[in-house]
Amino acid sequence: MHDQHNSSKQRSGINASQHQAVHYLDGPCLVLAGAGSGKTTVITQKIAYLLQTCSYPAHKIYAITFTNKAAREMSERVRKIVGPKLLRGLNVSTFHSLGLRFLRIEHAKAGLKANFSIFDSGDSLGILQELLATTDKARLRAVAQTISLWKNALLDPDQAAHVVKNQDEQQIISIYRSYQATLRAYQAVDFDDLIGLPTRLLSQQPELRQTWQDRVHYLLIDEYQDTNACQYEFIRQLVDARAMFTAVGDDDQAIYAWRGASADNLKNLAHDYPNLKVIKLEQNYRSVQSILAAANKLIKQNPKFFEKSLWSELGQGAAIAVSAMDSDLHEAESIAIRLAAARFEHQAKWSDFAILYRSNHQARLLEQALRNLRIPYTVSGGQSFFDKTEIRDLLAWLRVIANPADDPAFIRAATNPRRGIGQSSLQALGTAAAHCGQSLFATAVNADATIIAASRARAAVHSFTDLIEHFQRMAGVENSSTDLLYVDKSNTSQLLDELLQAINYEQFLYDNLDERQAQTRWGNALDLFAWLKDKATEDDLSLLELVQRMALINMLERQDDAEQSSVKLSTLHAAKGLEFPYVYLIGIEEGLLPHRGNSESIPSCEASASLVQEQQLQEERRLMYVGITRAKLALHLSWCRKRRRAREYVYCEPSRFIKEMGLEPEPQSTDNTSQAGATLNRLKNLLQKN
DNA sequence: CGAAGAGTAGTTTTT
DNA sequence: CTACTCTTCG
Repeated sequence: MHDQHNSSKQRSGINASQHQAVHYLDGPCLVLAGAGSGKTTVITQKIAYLLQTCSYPAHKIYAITFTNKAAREMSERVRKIVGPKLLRGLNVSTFHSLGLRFLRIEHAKAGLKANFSIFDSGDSLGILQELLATTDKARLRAVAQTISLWKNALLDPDQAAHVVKNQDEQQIISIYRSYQATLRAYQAVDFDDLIGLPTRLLSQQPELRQTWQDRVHYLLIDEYQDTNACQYEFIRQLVDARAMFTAVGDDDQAIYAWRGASADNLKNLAHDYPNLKVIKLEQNYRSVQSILAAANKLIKQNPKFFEKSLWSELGQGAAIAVSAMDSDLHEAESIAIRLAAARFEHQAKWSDFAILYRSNHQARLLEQALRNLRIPYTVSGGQSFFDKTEIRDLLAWLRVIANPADDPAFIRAATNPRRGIGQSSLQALGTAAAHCGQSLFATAVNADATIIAASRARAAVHSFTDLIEHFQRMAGVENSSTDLLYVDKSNTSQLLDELLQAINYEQFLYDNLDERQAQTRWGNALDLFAWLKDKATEDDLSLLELVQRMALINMLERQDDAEQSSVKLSTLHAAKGLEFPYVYLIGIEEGLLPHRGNSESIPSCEASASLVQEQQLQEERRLMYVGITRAKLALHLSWCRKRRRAREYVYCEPSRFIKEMGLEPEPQSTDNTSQAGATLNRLKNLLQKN
């Protein structure tokens, strides 16, 4: 109906199924897109189609991705098709940023002031540490995860109380309650609330739902298999009965069950929308057949709801190489050398190569080995920019200026850099604040000798609050008990400069750390502030908007220039959606790649425990599948006979996945390897001379 | 209050 | 091995 006058305009690179997915607008649409089958093409082409041919206004189209990077790439690709004019106003964002935008508009309905803070996982852990009165990190993380899973299942503490399985969870319920109360007292939300609160509001308030449904005329969702119950409901509330949406996903690439995602949402979609149109994309445009065949064999071991078989026209390709290594150290060195040799042999770029692994700490040895050979690399995944101490320190200052009720930010800012405020002062403030139900900041401003006896400490506290108040005035904060008003957006940039001066952070770093560390940290700090100032002037943002946005943005985005010519090191999770001509998949061992979780099986139900184990194994298999399907031309697998764990060597066995792919864990002939070893050594010498 | 030192525990994946 | 914590001393 829509496409009759447009077929001539179609670009040649789109196949029949893709064409169908792009043009289907008669109702809800689910695209089951196998790895490398061009799912991003479908989404971007569909947005372009809506804009160009169907004359949808850009601001009524919403596209949701899981990462900021994916969002940026998507709008970039759309821009290339339709140009900047039609793109203006298009909403491409992550679930979390969309939730944030929602809350910035509807904060009052959620019982929040405009200046609410966003807590990252570190802040949440800190609160739990207080509530549980323990420093046991494993315990804290377990509790945090349990609460997070409840939130992602849209269960408030009362509802969660109905589903608790044991006494331990019973205790966590009460922690959950206090945790929520604490967040509210701090005027803060955590990552989960960013989606949970909007979803609750939408389902409880019909007129609000109407308002938002009028805004969202067409919705597109990427990586649909990774949505959790809460996100599913959020989408449902936004699209309602009109159901104009396209979801794109692949159940074989569902790798986020551990954070509440459920590929069942693919099935649920068919149930909730009986007129759902399901379109499969089965032609793979990425990998040669040797790689695809192995991937298909592996994933066939998993039960599936939607049968799907990938094929490609890209030729057989080289056989997949499997290497057994003596140790993890040997593996890292060997991979680095092989990689350098392969680059030489194929006259390829460094950026054509990726080394993928299950867990972050595996990157350490690799980095060392690559550095030794002067091979440029970038690490993705791993520690996020915002987990770095220096960044958290500085953001704490901005947070406490924007939201004085943010106690964790207050504590962090007050003690970093050191300024004469220590444990005992904070303790005194804490008890006083708890006593009269005020924030630490409010208590500190009014602190007299009855609260803090030592006059030196009291002076330190007041000089700190004076400083904060100075910047609050500068930011245009009208500090009253009602909503804070942020009038002044013009001098955000100046404020940032002055702040950095006033707290003397550079000095602090060089005083406390060795030269090298201080240098990198100060570099990070400058990067952060340069970025902040950029954003502030470019988008005309107030300090508040800036701070809230920061919590969600990953700074590693703007490293494109460095990535142009470097080998990519990445966890399997972070590699999803990427592709490389040459891929090294390392550490393919029992216990590491099918990762053995510390299965704290509850003795009461053995049957369900083994069911859980089976599901975990299937997820690991999908993870392996994701890794394999990143490779276009060649794939190299390796595993280690022994691996250093803590301070002892642990003996390892090759992963069952290798056999499931129809490959031999041990290389066939030994003389072959020793010969290769000699060649590699020569190459190594050559490389080190360069 | 905070710096320097000794000791100890730790390893899944992330918005 | 290292990153972080707790202790002790100035």
